[in-house]
Amino acid sequence: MSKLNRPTLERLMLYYHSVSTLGEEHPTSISSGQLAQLMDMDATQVRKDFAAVGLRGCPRVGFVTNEIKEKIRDMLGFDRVQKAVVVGAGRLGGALASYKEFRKYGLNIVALFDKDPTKVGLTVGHHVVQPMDRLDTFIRHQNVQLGIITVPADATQQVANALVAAGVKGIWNFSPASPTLPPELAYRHEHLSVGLAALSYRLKEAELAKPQDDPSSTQEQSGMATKTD
Amino acid sequence: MSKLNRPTLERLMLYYHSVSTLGEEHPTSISSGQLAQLMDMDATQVRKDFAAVGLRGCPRVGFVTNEIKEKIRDMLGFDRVQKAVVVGAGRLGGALASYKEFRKYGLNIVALFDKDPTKVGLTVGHHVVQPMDRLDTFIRHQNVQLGIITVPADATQQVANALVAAGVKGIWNFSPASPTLPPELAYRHEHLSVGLAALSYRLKEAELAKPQDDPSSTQEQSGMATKTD
DNA sequence: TAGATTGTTAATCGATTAACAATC
DNA sequence: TAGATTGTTAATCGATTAACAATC
Repeated sequence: MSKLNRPTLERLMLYYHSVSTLGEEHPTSISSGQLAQLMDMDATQVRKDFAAVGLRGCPRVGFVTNEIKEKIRDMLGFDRVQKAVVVGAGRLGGALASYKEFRKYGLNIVALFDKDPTKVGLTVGHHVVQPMDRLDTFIRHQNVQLGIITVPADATQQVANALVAAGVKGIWNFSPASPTLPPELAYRHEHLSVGLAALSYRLKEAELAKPQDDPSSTQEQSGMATKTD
Repeated sequence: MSKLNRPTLERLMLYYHSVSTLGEEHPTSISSGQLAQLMDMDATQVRKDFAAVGLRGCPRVGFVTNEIKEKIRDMLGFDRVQKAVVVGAGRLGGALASYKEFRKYGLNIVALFDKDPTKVGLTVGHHVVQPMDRLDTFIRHQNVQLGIITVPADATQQVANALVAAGVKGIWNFSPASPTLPPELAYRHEHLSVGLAALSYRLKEAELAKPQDDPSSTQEQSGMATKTD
């Protein structure tokens, strides 16, 4: 049950997701092999990961689905609700602030801030946009743990400073800029454009692979579909 | 200049970003050591990555910044504009459709679709929301390469099917569900909640590490700040 | 019991880091 | 020239996969 590394952590999340959306054919348990097949990965990997978080299976039976969910929920702290504020009431900020999925994982977004006076007072999602000068007091009084940044690049450092000064323990950054932060802070940078780059590269590869420029728009739904992830 | 693996690809994107936002003190060139320090990574890694894409440096000088940018832009295909459509005109769909950053990387979002008749006709970002029954024709006529999915989980498979049938070559999925897809399709699933899980875990760790429950709200801006990423 | 499935050790694979001669 | 920095080979590290005895 030692410290989890990043790949393990990400896979745990995906197991949780897979097991949560399991059909009726797996009412109480699932084998590492079945789960692996479902997620297109190796069965040993599943067993390793489950062992790492202290999940025990039964020979000939597999792992109890409820135990899987419970254990991962516990390891990843989904039950301990984290309060968060979003800074930046643009489209992305609004999208995150009203994204219901996060609730399942213990993230409770309690407020939305913006420095633009024309946005302050507007209701975005279920939140009334608040001015930046309320940020510090709000975070302290409400004991907010996490700051989510969705402002443009040039305001990122300033917002990060304000969040850290107010005492957040973690920052989730959706801006393209990388602020300087104290090292002990939990930090995650969501680089949307990095994902795009990987896709672009694969699209380019695919295009170069077949340079026969066929102008017919014949639709050929070629073969086997596979479950993604 | 062989096939690039995922870590390399992601790092290339980050080099590009770093070099693009370089200050005046690096007018024409930068050494692997300087760049590595800037990004908090190993200098050998930088040289390996640059070698992998065919970038040559000069002893005592380093790498020419314009060459770095040009080469990465070329490798990742930023200059070949990809047309994309967004399906799902919710907040996230709107945010992506109007995210200007993507332009830099060759992504041109040309339309926004939604099945909700009350959304059709509205202007979101610069796009008038179109009904789903126009999707297929639009993609074929405009030769759209990429479909971006921002619909709820239960509509994901259906939307993916429609995109594939219309002939997109890649799918960028922001929905929590994982659709079944033809294996040759370029595919990327952006799991926002996976990132959240990793953050939650680190926050939980940090909290467990110091169980002294100090009620004083003393602000101690402890020590060295470090550049993130 | 027989056989499916676990838990775990060992083998492989790939990616990162160290070392250092080549070079400008 | 001297010395900083490259390019690349070798060593290390860590993660994935294979193998298989233990077990229900």
